[in-house]
Amino acid sequence: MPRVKQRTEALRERALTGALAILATEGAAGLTTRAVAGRAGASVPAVYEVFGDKAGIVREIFFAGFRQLEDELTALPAADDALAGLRGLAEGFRQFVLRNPMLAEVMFARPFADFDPMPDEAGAKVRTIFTQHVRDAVDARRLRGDPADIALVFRTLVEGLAMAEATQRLGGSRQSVDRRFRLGVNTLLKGFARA
Amino acid sequence: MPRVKQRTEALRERALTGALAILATEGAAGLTTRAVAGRAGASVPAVYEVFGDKAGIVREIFFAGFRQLEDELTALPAADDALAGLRGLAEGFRQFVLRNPMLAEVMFARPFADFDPMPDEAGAKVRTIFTQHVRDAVDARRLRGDPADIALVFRTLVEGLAMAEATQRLGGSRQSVDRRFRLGVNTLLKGFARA
DNA sequence: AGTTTTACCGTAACCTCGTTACGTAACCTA
DNA sequence: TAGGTTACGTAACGAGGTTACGGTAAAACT
Repeated sequence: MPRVKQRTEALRERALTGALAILATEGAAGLTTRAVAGRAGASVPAVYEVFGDKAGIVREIFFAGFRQLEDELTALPAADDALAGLRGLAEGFRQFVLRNPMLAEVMFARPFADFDPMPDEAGAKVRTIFTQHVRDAVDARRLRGDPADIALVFRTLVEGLAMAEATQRLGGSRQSVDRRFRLGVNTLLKGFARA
Repeated sequence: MPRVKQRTEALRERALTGALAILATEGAAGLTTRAVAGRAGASVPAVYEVFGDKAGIVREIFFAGFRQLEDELTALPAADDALAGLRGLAEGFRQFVLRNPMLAEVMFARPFADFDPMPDEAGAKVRTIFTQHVRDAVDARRLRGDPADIALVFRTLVEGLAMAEATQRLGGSRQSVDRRFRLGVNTLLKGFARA
């Protein structure tokens, strides 16, 4: 048998960690295959063997981002009120985007021309979390309508507002941004509220 | 005096038209400086002289897109009811995105790592259109609140829903997509409605 | 008309990055 | 210790953004 393999799952994980660090510090433009390889102490072909191609790296970043988001949203303190729970969900989503702007850009904008996550498998669990919270609110008779529809609209608004805030498009002062974010969330929930 | 200039404003316009065509047919990946030059019957340095760099091309596409969107939203038939006007605005925005998916991607996602339109000058007029419609609704006592805030939230939701629809993330059947889009718009307006 | 000047133009190159062919070397076995 | 098998990294290729540079057309002057 030949020499021992170095292009293993361990390298894959190390390279992914490095790729996330590069993305956070250098931005999408700095995320090159050579940079990922160098940071992982590996050769470029090694990175290609573990990830397939560059889109594979982006895909893993994408999945890692949704796993982290899912963890953070799951770890949110439970609210006694279903509507408060939805507001907390929105705020948790917002904080994730603000703390990980580059990662959020990869997840919710598409800075890389290749790689569309058509079968939106990555975000499925996050979507489930939103739907479950909405379902709770519907069951508690605080909201009215189809939970899947409501959750989709709610998540779309929250994502849009959070991304707008992260890219400085939501206003100037901290207070006006806060106000607008909460206004959007509260108003939509009010519209969905049971008469 | 030397020979007559060819790298003029006329070339700039011709190249921009070609760039928009390339974007619409080949997508963001096909939009290379060489392709733009070739389509305009010009050399690559000629394109650089008129646009500065590739970000300059993207920037012009960006502006052209917002001009077109502005024109379409301005040309929308006037509604007798202020709320119907806002619904029509949302539908007009939606149709623009559906008819120009690649252009919308450049305008509202960020497929190009360089070039952030930080001073969102391009979208200023579109934003004004939204704000004016909201102001009309507030003046007509159909909505309550600060028009700028309402318009920002409203546009964020409409943009998010339209982009989600364009990227097949809003559902499967035409009917469910239609239903969700209208649900989102109507519910938010309901939330903003005067008691 | 011929020459000179001027500045405009496109060819061809440079650099980075995604991607991969290929020669080299490590490890096991006999 | 020789051979075979296979993993590894160097170095190259092609595409795309960007630009140096020399050729050349047109005006101006004699």
